[in-house]
Amino acid sequence: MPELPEVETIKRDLEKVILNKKVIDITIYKSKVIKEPSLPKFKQLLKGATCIQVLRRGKLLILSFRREDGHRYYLTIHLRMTGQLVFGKKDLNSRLNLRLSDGSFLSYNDQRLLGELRLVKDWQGLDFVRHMGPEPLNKGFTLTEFKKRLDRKKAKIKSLLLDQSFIAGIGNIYAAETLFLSGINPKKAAHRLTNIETSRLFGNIKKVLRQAIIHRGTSFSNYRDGRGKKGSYLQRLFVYGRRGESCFKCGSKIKRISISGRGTYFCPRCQK
DNA sequence: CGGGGCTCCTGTGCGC
DNA sequence: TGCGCACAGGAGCCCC
Repeated sequence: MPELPEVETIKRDLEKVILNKKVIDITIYKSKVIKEPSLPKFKQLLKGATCIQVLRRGKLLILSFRREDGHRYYLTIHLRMTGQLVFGKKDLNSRLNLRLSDGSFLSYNDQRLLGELRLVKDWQGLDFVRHMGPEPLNKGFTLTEFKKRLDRKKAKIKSLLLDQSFIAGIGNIYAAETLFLSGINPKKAAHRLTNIETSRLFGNIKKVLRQAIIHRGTSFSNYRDGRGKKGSYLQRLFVYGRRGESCFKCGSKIKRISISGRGTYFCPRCQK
């Protein structure tokens, strides 16, 4: 479900409302979502801890907690396809509820139960994080570096954009949109991209992600922000989910093919 | 190295 | 109406 813009929106929403609040009580309805540590340990470590920071790396959301004994723990949340993290009232559909010191609740919802929560001392040491590629909106993500890494890859460009170890935070929607805006066929081998295509793609990745953050993300089905509301970038999609409909630029029919097992939408005329 | 298929889950929408 | 199938913002694994 959520890609970088959606997770960033949730991060910004939450840091306005949960900082300096203490976890009073934890109710777990589906223990499956907690990957580590064990249930009792998870509750014991989190209870009484104060949230002091909200972070994001790629699609991973990280809540930093300080315990009364001074120890720092990080609650990492990967929402996968249908995870939601909503602040407010108690949510009866949730998989986990945190009751906070002001009487409010932070609810983790997840229809498909594919999400993963961890409470760890070192979130940067998690394998998934250690192998993660650059943050596309950081200064360190440069065209030179991007091109150099693309040139080494023979994989289809669409597969590569979805590969979190190549670049962090892009998912199925924004991969489709950035390729459309750059006029690149999703099946094209990465190392065959021309200099022009590479620089267009580089620019569009930044542009699309920034715009999507401004519009608070894309709610195609399940995604909700930190307040439980939908994002509005859906209205700005050019190709994702538009199979059989007309291309907004040339009028051709949008096609859907499968790449890396994921639905891939593109305009056969605009993306050669 | 790259890619296809399958898995973890629940839910929705479609064609017959 | 009911059933079966395809598909869904993700990602790890095995196998070729």
